[in-house]
Amino acid sequence: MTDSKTRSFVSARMVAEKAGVSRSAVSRTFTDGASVSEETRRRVLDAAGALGYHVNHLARGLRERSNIVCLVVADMTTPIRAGMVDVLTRELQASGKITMVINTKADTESVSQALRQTLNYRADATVVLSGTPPASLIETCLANGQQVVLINRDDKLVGSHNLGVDNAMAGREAFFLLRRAGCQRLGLVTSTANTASLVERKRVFIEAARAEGFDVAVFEAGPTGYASGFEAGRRAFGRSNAPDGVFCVTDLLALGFMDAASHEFGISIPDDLCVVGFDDIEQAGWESYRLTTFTQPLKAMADQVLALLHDPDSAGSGRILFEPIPRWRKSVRPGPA
Amino acid sequence: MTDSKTRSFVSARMVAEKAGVSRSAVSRTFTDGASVSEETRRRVLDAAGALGYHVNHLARGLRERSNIVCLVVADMTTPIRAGMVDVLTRELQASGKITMVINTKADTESVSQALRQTLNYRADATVVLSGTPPASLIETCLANGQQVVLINRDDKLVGSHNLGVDNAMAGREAFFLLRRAGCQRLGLVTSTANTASLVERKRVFIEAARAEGFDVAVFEAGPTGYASGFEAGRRAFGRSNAPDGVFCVTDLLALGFMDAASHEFGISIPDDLCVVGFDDIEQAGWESYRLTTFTQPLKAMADQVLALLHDPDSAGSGRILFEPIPRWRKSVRPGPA
DNA sequence: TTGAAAGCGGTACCAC
DNA sequence: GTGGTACCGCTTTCAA
Repeated sequence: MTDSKTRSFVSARMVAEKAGVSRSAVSRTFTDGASVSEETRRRVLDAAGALGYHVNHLARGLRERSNIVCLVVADMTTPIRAGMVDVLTRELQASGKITMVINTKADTESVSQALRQTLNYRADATVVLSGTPPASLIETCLANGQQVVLINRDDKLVGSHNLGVDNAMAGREAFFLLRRAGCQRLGLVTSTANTASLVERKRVFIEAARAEGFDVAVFEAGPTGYASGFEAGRRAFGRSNAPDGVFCVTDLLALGFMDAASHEFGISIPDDLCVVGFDDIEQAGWESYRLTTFTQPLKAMADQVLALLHDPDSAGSGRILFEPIPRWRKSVRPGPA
Repeated sequence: MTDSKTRSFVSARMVAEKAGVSRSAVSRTFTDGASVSEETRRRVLDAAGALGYHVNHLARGLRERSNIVCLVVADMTTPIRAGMVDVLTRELQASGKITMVINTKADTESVSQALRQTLNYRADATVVLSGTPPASLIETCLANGQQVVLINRDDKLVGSHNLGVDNAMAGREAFFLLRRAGCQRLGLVTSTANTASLVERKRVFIEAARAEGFDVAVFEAGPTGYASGFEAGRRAFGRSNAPDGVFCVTDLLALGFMDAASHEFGISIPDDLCVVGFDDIEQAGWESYRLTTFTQPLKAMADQVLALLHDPDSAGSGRILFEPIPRWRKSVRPGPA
């Protein structure tokens, strides 16, 4: 319907002109709770429709909050990350915010750059899913009145909101499951990316095992992912004294490990090998794996983020911990072989 | 270092005051190619650093282009979608743009709302990965000087840039592979979501088969995904005259179908059943599947999007087609059984 | 090189 | 209920 190539965004002034009213009237028409007569409103709406007018949220954000929330994330294709980004964007969207995604590497420099972008765009809040920003930058964000939410990150940063999953619980429970299954030679599969979460799961699992006199063989074959799990499996079974029960600190590692075990070595799961994962990504439920794992309560975490954004003081200081939900499937025996 | 709770973003005016210069000087310091003396520049930079100043891109976007690009996407957790969002955000980021992700359902109403958001935030461009926006809205975006890029969408929309993968080629090649493997009872697995891409792959595959006198059994068990593929497998093998060669229009469908075939019916792939997928998601390469499929050249497509944003006229009108790359693995026999 | 001033597109406050 | 006006933070003339 729009006739010519306008080449540029239509503004309230143009609408006002076309409708024969003032710019104020146009503005009022588009802000709830303003007083406009039915007649004026209709004329404005007509003109706006004809011109294809849309309120400029950038300009609006100049005075008040921008309603922009930044998500800083690395390794977006990882199912668990994709899942987090998915819930968060959906919930933010639903509560009237718009999401900027900054896809970055996890190193400090990249994350710092991302945080600075966040500041440039006057985001109301920044949610960090990957990497660990330097404390000084978080400080700057805070000083600028921006909220910072760290998810599953190191918990030593002050001022920021900090949510995470109870990794210790998972480590302990994983050991319990393997022990109940009668596993004797325990293994732990992790990656060379020593993030706080991964380290914690590993530490607690090993401690729990030691406490009951079990030794744990550790396999670290590369970055977090299927390939590293597969390689770990090759290492584990390509030698004597192979494990018969392993806790993989991530589902992706677990899936790779299982594939190496069954396809390369013909090991049968859970008869000859029990495997516990963590994350409960969609693939863990696939028929070829049926992995027993722990679900990260993504929805609950996203809800908490939203609550925090809505009322920053709603949670006290300190880390907000979420219980991972044990997801029993078929990769662990219910009792000794 | 910032002492008190500023509660609000620091502006150029504050920096100017602290540095004892004009606001103009501050602005110039942060725009390349402006003329500032070394001395002034240093003082501004010092003040800015101390205050934690960051240029407000929202305000900047008021005069010139916003540098914002919107990605409209549904089903973000799907590996292929996550992959697309991943490349696009990374490349956009690298070329100095910032990405807004609008995670929406694929129905027209939701997509329309997303496009309106896009307009509200004065995005320079909108990239649509899911759903099909109404032509009138695209028209509005265009009239507002915004570029619209549709990826793997219906190609009947005018004005917008349109990129997609050559679905016909995949359908034809899939038939060729199955035929060469000596398959006699062909099947096609698709979903109930009849998107243009899926329909095209199906149509061409069936036509190619018919042309050589083969009938094709079609299985549609639900939305695009693993579960529907699995269910399709149950239907295919829970009856007489089961297929011995199938083209699944999506890897996720293929993986589900394969799992049903092997775990529920003990069918061996590729000896008793050959399977061809499409997308080449990471999981297709996993040891449990080793699926022969077609790779979507995501990187090349993203590059093209970037080129388009940089110079809208670089491509003529009409759809830009990308060749899917055949990815030979183990789910199809090289010759008759 | 520098500062003053105008304008980008809104919203809020002011009289009328 | 309405229009005029000031201001949000920035970039960009324009003089000096």
